[in-house]
Amino acid sequence: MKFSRYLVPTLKEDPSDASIMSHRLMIRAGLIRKESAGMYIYLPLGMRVLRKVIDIVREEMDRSGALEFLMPELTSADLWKESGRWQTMGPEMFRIKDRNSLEYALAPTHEEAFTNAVRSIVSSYRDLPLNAYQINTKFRDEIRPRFGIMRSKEFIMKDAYSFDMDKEGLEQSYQAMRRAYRTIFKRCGIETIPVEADTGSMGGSDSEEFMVASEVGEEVLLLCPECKYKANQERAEYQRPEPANEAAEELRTVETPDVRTIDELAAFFNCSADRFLKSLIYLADGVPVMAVVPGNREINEVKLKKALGANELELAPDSVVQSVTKAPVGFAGPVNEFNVRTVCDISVKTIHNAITGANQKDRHFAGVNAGRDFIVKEEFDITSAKAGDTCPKCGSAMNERRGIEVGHIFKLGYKYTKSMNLTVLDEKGKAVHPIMGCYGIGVNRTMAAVVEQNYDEKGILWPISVAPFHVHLVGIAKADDEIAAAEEMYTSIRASGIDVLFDDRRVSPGIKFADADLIGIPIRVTVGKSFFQNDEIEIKLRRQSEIVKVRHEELLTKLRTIIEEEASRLRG
RNA sequence: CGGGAUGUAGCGCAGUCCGGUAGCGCGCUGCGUUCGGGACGCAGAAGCCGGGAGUUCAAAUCUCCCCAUCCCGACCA
Repeated sequence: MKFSRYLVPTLKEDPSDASIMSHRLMIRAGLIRKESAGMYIYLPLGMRVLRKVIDIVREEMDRSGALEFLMPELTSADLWKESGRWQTMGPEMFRIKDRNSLEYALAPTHEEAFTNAVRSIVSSYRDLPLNAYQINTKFRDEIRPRFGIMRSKEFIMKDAYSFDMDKEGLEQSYQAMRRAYRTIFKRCGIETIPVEADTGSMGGSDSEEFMVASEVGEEVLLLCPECKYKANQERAEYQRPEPANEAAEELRTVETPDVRTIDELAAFFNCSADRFLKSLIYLADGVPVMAVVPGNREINEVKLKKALGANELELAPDSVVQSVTKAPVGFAGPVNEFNVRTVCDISVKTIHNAITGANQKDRHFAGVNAGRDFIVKEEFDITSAKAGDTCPKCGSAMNERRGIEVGHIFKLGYKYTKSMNLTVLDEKGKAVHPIMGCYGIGVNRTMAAVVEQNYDEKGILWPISVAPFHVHLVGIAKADDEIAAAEEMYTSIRASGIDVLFDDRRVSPGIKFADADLIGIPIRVTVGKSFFQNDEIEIKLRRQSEIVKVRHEELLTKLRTIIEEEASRLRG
C-alpha cells in the first residue's frame, strides 16, 4: 500500500478528550476517530488491525472445533421475555420498536438468540457437543462510555455458547475454551492474567476472566504471590483475622454529638476503624436490608447482592435510612430489633466490644458483642478483599493490581436451556436439557489492550501478529531516478508477498520517521542516501534502536527471517 | 444519577472577568527554496464562537434555559 494513496490522518497533538495511552495513540496514529460518545469510526489502518485480531480469534475458535454463526443484531422481545431478562436486563439494553410496535432489543449479548436457534435446529444428542460462536457487534447503553474503544456503546465481541449433554461434557468444552483463550491472547501479543470471577447477571458457576494488567484497568485483582490464587475483587475471598481474646465489656451508651463517619468516630473514640461495626441500609429489589461489616472494610455489593439473592441492589436514600433506624443517617446499628432483614459479614461475630450506632441521634453503643447484644441471623462474606489480606488458599498476603477484562469464560448451567425449554433426545429417547457454557472476548477491547501494553514515548509497538502491515518502507528519495528506485523496491517487496506500507509522500524525512514510530509497524525499511550511494538498505525494528544494513539482494530473505522470528515469539 | 470542568476553523488553544468588525499554533491549498528525525519564505482558503431565549445602540463576552463532551464517584460482560 502506498501511503500517498492511503488515508492515515496522524496527529501531532493529543486529542483533548483522550485520557489513556491506548486511546490517545490510536487516535493520533490514525487508527480510529470518535463519531460521538462511545461510538468510534475504524479508519483503514485501524480496520486492518481489527481484522487481524478477528482472524486470530476465528482461527483459534475454529481450531477448537467451535462453529461460526452470524446472528441478527435485532432480537425480538419475546426471546428476552422467555428467559426473564426483558425485566432483569435494565436500562443498559437498547430497546426499540418497529413500525408495528413490535418490541426488539439491540442485542447486548446472545444467550437467548443462540439457545433459540439451537432449540429449533438441534434435536438429538448426536448433534452435541456443540459450540456455536459469532463475531458480531453488541450494543450496550453504558452509563458512562470511556477510554475510547475500551468501553463503548457499540463494540465487537466474539461470543460462544457451548451445549453439552452433561457436566463432564461441559467441563471439556470449558477447558477447550480455556486453552483457546490462552493461545488467542498470546498470539495477539498480550499478557493476560486469568482470574476467578463473578458470573454477574449471566448466572452460572465456574468462571474465569482474562485480564490484561494495566494501571488504567477498571477491575481490581487480588493475586497471591505464593500460590496460584488469582481473583477479581468482586469475588476474591480472604481469611479473616483470628478474634482477639478480650473480656466482654458492659454494653453502654455514649453521647456522640454529630459524630457520624468512621473517620470521625475513630478520632472521637481514639481507636482504630476495625473496632466499629458499620451498618448500611440497602434497598434490595426495593426492600430495605441492613448490612453490617467491620468499620475498616468496604462492603462488596456484588457479594452482597448474591448473598441476598437480589436482582437490584442500591444504597437506600436517607429518607429510608431514617424511617428504618428512626435516626438520622450516621447512627445506624444492628443492636435494636428491626423488622428489616439484617446480614452480617462473617467477621462480625469475631469483633469484641465493638462500637455501633445506637439508632438514635448523636448516640452510639460501645462494648457491643455479637450473640449477646444482637443475634447474627445471617452471615456471609460481603466485604471486599484488599492488598495485604491473607490468601484464602495459603494464607500469604495478597497483592492488588488493576486489570482490563478482555475475555470471560464461564459455565452457565441450565439457566437458558430450562427457561427456554431446549431439549434433545438422549440415547434412550428421553428429552433432556443440555448444559451450557458461555465464552466472550471483547475484540476491540483486545485491540486497545494490545496498545495499552505495547507503546513507548514515540508511539505504538505493534506485535507482528496484529500489526496493520509487517513492513514500513520509508523512501527518502529526491531525484527522479531515486524515486524510481524506491518504487521498484516497494514493488519487489510487495511482489514477494510481504505486507508493506510504502511511505512515498513528498514530505520531509523527519515527518516520515515520526509517523513510522507513531504508527508502530514492527519492521522499518529505509531506502535513502546509503542505498542510492552504496546499495545499503537499512532495517530497523520498532522495538529496537539498532539499524541493520543489508545489500539489495539480501533484503527479502532478511525480511522473511525477521518476520518469521517475530511471529514465532507469539505462537502458542 | 451526584460532584467538577469544558464547548471558539479539521486538531490543540487564547480571547469571556472589564460588551465595540474573530485571533494564535499545527494542519490544509498554491508558488518558490529546502530535503536522513516533525524545514523555511510568500500568497491563500476555512468559523451561525454548542443551541435557544433575553438584556443592550451593540453579545464569543452579561442573564436564563437547554444540549453535548470530558474527569471523579455511583453503576456495569
